[in-house]
Amino acid sequence: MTDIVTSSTKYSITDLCKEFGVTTRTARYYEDIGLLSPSRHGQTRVYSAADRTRLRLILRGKRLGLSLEDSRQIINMYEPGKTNIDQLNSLIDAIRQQRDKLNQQLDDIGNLLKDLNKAEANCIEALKTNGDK
Amino acid sequence: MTDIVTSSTKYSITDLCKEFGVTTRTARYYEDIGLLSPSRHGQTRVYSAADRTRLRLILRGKRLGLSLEDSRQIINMYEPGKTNIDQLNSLIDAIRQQRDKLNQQLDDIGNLLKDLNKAEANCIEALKTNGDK
DNA sequence: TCATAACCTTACGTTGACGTTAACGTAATA
DNA sequence: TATTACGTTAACGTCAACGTAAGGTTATGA
Repeated sequence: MTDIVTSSTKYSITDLCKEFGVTTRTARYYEDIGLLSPSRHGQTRVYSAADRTRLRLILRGKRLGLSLEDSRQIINMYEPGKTNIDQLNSLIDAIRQQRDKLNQQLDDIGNLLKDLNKAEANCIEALKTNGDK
Repeated sequence: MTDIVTSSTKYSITDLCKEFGVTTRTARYYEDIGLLSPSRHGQTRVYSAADRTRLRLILRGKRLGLSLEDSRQIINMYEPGKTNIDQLNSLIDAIRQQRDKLNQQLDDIGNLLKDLNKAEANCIEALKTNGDK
């Protein structure tokens, strides 16, 4: 894409998707449900650095097992736009809930890693015991 | 359940499910796809301590965003039953892949926690600035 | 100029992980 | 004895998160 006028790092849909290893269908779907809103040059989508960041956050969420709605919430936490006091308080609640969940995950991961270490040790042991067969 | 003969901690389906906060439908579904295989007393399912453990592992997996198939794999890692050397090696590979994924998750969680801290700080700041409205 | 690549929209299909309903059996209890 | 509680199978429904055509437009390099 020869970029003539405004070159503040724009991405085509395929470039962006290749970078993150997702299909264009995925990017369009995220747009459908309002998770991304790239600008347009005519009909074709033009993704900004901010769009790229949002996608990165969404995919990070997916790696953690979050739903797209979860990710939407979390992303919205970054810009407390409408500064109503009640909303701020419930936002803080939501943030703390997320943090609790993440701490639970940390715990789970620790345990699962332990289990995997044991399993691996068992395997290696079994390999030693099998010069035969 | 009056347990007469063999009392090595058995569970009814509702007891087990209540303990873990899932529906009976879930337990039956896990059986359908071969993730659980409780014994039977007549027609009714009887869950052992081992079944309970498997369920616990499955749910831990879910908290980490694993699919049921992922959990199946991981659980199978705990008993390298058929001790073929090739199988053992590919099992070790799988274990290491899982570990890589978990380390990625650790990283992601760390970053997300940082983000949440910032977001919370912003909120609290915004609350201070709003004695008005 | 012309084919091919890259973009688009629309819309139906699929998969995983259950929810839900129907229709029924069994066992204790008032 | 009748109701209540708990168990069963079978089968259709649902929701999220895309996959997968089909058919059409635009951009670009040979």
